[in-house]
Amino acid sequence: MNLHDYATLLTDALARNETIVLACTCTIRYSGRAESFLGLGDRIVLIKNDKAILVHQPMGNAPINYMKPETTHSIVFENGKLLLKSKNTPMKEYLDITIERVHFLNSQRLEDGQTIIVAGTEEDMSNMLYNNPDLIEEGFRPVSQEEQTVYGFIDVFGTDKAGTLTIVECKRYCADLSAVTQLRRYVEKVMVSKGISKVRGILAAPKITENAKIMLEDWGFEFKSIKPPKYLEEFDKKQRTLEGF
Amino acid sequence: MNLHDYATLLTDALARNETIVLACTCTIRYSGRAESFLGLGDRIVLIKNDKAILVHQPMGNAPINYMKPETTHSIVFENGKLLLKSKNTPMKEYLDITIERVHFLNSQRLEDGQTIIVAGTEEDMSNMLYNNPDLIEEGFRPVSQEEQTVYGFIDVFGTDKAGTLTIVECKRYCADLSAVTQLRRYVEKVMVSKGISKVRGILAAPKITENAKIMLEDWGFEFKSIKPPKYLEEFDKKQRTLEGF
DNA sequence: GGGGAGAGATGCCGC
DNA sequence: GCGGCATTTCTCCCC
Repeated sequence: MNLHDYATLLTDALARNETIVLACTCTIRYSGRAESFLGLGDRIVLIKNDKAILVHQPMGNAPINYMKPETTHSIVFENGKLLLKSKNTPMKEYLDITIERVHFLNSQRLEDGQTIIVAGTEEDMSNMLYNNPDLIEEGFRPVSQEEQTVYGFIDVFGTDKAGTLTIVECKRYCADLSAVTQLRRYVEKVMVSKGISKVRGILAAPKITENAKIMLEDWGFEFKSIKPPKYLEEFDKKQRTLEGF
Repeated sequence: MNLHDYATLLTDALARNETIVLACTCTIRYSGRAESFLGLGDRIVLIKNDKAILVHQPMGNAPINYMKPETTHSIVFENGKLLLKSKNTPMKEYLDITIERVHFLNSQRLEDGQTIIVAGTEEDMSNMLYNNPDLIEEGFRPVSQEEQTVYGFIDVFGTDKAGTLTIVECKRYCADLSAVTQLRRYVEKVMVSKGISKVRGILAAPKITENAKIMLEDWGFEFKSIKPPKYLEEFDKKQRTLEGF
């Protein structure tokens, strides 16, 4: 099969909105939000039902080039090479793949209506704290979640045992400097908008970097070590325990 | 070809460190930094030379599940189904793909030693400002790039016409609230460490959000509209112009 | 569509 | 490995 035949196959597959997988030797040029060029090498090109395109090198996690869904693709045979020209006009983005050799091509209709279920997110953590406020400290009473301010959204907002307004910012990972500045922004905003001088700030995360800890304490805020809940993990443990009997 | 045959092909391909592309109907369970479950549907599974694994649904930009390079994969035939078990022990991550049907499978040795060249990054922007300080303002004299502080790295650091210390933070995209807090952090740090009360802060970006603008001005900082350079684009324009003659 | 913030963010570089 | 930070970040949600 020559490049000309592949051009026909690709054009037909695109017309039928099939999922296309192509392994080829190519060079790639991208122009849009940035500019990039990638010299000759072997890559996997994936064009999805929704016309999203991804290019993967044989190593590494992330795609080396890509374009969003709703991109238009056209196939041109030029100077003995196959040109896959992808264009996203609204975003002013262009991707040109110059294909010298096709290693394999597969296209077919794939169906998948499933949506992934994820547990252990920051939102799960925020819910857990809202429903189990003692995890923050005894006497903490949450008032609202996702409280909106001009300077941002507050994860959990409430009062402590003494009635002092308290802002809790959750991070599912190790809290860093930007987590502290985020909390600081919320606390300052609430102090100004409510006209009060005493507002507590608590950063809830599994751990915190050393510099973030220093900055947190400089600002009179507190750190509370809390892990995000992993519901599916808990579910699995129960399942396994039950299976054991 | 039945699932048993595919099991053999997959095992062999893994042993040979080939790049594997598999289209299949499957369910997926992930456990690691979080937990996830994805019900039965058609997906593309990609296992790379370096043992990174990516799972793509037929639509959407991002992989629905993935694991980093250096993951170990094993194939098990169980209850009439094919189980692809991926494990990253150091990271305590697990991915189980239960395959009910294989639509196609391809594996082969792909070679690619190329590294992508990208232009238009924040670093390019920082370099441009360092080499063309008048873009910031007349009389600005840069002293260093990537100046290190305990609270972070300063993009461009210098003095203005009046000799006042000036910190420039670059953003290649629309500057937001966190860009302002980042600049604020640097300015405060420099004021404390150098023991001076007057330090200018300039945010250089193509544009800025309305709230970020307000916060910036509240803090006495300035915004300078500057676009990141796209060298390849410029190169292309020259090429095209030359070709025109 | 803009703005704000999370993500299983990822990846890079520096210490 | 940790830390700080950019990313063609992407994606979601809300106004």
